Amino acid sequence: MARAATTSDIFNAIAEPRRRQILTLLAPQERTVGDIAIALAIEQPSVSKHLRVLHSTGLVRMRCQGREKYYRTDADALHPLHEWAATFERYWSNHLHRIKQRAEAAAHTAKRPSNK
Amino acid sequence: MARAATTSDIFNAIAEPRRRQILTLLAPQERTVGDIAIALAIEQPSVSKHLRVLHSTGLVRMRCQGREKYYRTDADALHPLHEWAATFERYWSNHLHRIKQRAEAAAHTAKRPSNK
DNA sequence: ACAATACATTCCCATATTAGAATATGTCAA
DNA sequence: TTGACATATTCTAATATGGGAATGTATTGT
Repeated sequence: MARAATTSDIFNAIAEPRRRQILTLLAPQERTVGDIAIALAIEQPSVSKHLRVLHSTGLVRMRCQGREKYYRTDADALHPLHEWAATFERYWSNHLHRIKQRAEAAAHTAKRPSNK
Repeated sequence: MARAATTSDIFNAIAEPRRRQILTLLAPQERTVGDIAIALAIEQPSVSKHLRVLHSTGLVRMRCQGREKYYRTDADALHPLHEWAATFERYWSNHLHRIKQRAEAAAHTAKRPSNK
């Protein structure tokens, strides 16, 4: 069996550096395909192909206006990725995070002191 | 050109569902290869191959003990992924996150009131 | 209608992949 | 030493890929 299709899930979709660039570029504002190609110095057909993958996984949205198409990142679609990564936060060695974690645990305990 | 090598970066490494499973399994505790194979119902050679990718990207660490090898997730290696995903937090539509964001911005402003 | 513009798609190709089977390597135990 | 056990590697086959070039399609302007 080969690798899973990029269109199957966001983890595969963001495995490609170009696509991560595109997502970053399209997060704050929508852009046309041509704009993206110029901004990232990628051939237009290549941009279209990456956008296809991103669109099929719901990572970008598209709006037609005449012969131009405006794409924009749908950041909500990255939520699952963020959550998956967050499940490992508790195992980070970084002290600040461990402190934050303890503080949150303490706050949680304080809220239900008799919950043995 | 084909897709980038899985060994090149963590984004490619975690694109494979099996490897995400392994990372999740090995986050709280180390396990031997055989344990992993049984726990996830994967053939042993397959586990070894996935571990090779994970190890080469620094996502797991290995400890030899006799003929057994204990692997464990190195959660710190997932930090870059978490950070990348976090850059999109400000674009989430979720209200709770937006509120938190505004609160943090306000706190930041309060700390330096004259910093025009 | 026709040319120009903006995107999308198709074809080809070199390459990286995953699973499975078989095999190799290394370590322990009798 | 020899066999059993734990893991790693090699080989094969099927498949998905991304870039480049060429082409298709839709929309605009004259």
